[in-house]
Amino acid sequence: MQQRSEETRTRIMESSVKLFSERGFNAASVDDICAEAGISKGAFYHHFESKQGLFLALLDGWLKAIDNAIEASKDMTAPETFLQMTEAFPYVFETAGNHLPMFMEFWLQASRDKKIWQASIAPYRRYHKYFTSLIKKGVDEGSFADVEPRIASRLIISTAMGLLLQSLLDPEGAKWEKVARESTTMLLNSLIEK
Amino acid sequence: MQQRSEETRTRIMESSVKLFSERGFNAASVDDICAEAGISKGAFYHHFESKQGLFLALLDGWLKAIDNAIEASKDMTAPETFLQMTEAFPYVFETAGNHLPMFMEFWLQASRDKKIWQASIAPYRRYHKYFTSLIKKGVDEGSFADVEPRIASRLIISTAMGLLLQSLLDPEGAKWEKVARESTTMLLNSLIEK
DNA sequence: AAAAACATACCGACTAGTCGGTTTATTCTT
DNA sequence: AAGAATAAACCGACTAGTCGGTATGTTTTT
Repeated sequence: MQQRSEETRTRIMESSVKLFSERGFNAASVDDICAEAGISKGAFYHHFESKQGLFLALLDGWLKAIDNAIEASKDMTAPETFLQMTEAFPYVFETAGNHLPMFMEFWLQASRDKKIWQASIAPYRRYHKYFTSLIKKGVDEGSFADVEPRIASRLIISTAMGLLLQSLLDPEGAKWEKVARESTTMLLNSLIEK
Repeated sequence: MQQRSEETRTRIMESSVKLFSERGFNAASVDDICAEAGISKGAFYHHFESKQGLFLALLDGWLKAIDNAIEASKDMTAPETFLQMTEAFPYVFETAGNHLPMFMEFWLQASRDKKIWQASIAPYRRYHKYFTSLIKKGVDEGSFADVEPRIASRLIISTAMGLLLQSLLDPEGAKWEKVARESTTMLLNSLIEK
């Protein structure tokens, strides 16, 4: 049966997500991950060729999840899509918030490691394109003011990233959900045609 | 003579900034830093109690530089201050850009290490307060629309951080200076009273 | 029985930090 | 001013431990 094999693989991935989030990519050792997963090092290296390979596998899963979410919002109008995103904030701040340190470490690796960079830059550019076309759609629909879509796209991504980052550094410093919601409102106000 | 002592200390700090930026805090070993600075390990630990202590010393210097910049813009009006910031973009993207990976790693350390967190959270909150009062001043002056200063402050900081981050991940992906300038314009447009 | 899945023991490279001792500069004594 | 005493700065071999990864042996599945 390959039931067990799959379960082992899953447990390695789940344990690594937990430990990467808690301690970071470097600080979470392979031994730690194995212990957390309750498996041996042999099993680990049977399923993944390296620690970095494991991370790349994790990344792949997250990207697919995002792609699915994007796919699901394909038929909405531009403002509807943004509104839906706003509603996802609580979930994002809870879930992504915990994983953010891991993403940041990954980000750093990406800026220095060719292999990881290539694995992350392509989807990043894809998302930028997606936002750009979303805004362009909004402009064409007449629901958005005549802004430069590529710039506005960067601005929106920046805001999201920056808010997440601030919430990571100072979780108790503000009601981040509320800040995110109102920031989005401000941003949309500057976007929406009046 | 304490001439030599001071020079040694300076060289350790400069070398560490270089290596922390290039390789990251963890990957840049104390041995590496010593080699780069052309000094011995003994000298290193004579000047700094630990690798983390060195980092804290670096942080201290940066914060003082920022405080000075803030102090220097004390007598300007709110829009003037923002305008001045916009003009500083090329410098920021060039200088801070090189050091950004290091700042990010620092950020990560801060989110996990109590000592570093305490050293960074206070100034961070101070800067947030500064921006908040700056915007409040703008609102009171009548040059800004009636926005919530605390929210707008977070929004502005978010944008700056997010843009810097994106430029780090994808340096060739856009003319970041231009994006930053136009994003600021968009942001200010949503801020300025019409 | 063959192959896949897993466990255990091990390796070499590397790390932050220490410590006994040396060099260099300053102060005190004569 | 010369030399002795002291202090600060510095050196680099060394410790004790960690890490990613591998080699080899055992169990489970097909």
